[in-house]
Amino acid sequence: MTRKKVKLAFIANDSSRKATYKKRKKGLMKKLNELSTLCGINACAIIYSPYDSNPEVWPSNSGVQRIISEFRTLPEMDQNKKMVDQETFC
Amino acid sequence: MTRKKVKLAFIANDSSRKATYKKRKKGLMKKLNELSTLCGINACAIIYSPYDSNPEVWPSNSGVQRIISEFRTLPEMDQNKKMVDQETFC
DNA sequence: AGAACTATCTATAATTT
DNA sequence: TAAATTATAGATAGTTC
Repeated sequence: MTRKKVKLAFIANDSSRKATYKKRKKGLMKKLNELSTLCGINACAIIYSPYDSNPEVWPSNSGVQRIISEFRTLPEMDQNKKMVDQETFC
Repeated sequence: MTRKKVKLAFIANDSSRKATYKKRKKGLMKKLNELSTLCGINACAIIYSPYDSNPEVWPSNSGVQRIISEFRTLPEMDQNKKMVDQETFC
C-alpha cells in the first residue's frame, strides 16, 4: 500500500510476510484503540500467529476475557439476529 | 485524520461520533481481513456499541467462537508469558 | 534480525448532495 | 440521516542502514 499496491493474497516470502505482519498488527491495534476511545465502545481482538509465542490481544488479557464472557452469554441465535429493543435505540 | 487532525478523545457530538464509528468499524474489519489473508494467521474481533444491536464480529460468529475457545484453553499464566518452544521458532 | 526512512497508497474528517 | 465526494492525515511496501 505504499511503494506499490499490495495484492490481497498470502505473502509467500517468509521475511516479507513477517515484516508485514509486525507492521500491520501494530497498525491494527492502534486503530482499535482509537475506535474505542473516540466512540466510547468496548471491543477486543485476538491474533494468533507463528511470530508471537502467545496470542496478541487488545486491550489486555483481562479485557478480552471480560468481553468474550459477555459474548458467550448471548444465546446462539441472538448473536445473529437483531434485537427489537435496541433496534429502536439506533 | 484528514481534513483536520483528530484529537484522540471521546467525540462529544452524537452524530459525529456515530458517523465516525461506522466508518472506522468498516475500516478496522477490512484491515483485520487483510492481515489475516496476507499473513495467513487466525484472528478475531468483537465490537460492542450502541449503534449495532449485536456485537459486530470478524470473521463470523462461528469463527469468533472457535478462536475464543482456543484462547480460553491457554492456562491463565501462559496467556502472559512466552513459551520457550515457540520462542525458538521466532 | 531489526530499526528507520520515505514515497505513495489508504483511511477518513469535513463537506456536499 | 445517510450516501457520495474530496482534501488531507495516517499507514505501510520497499528500501536503506
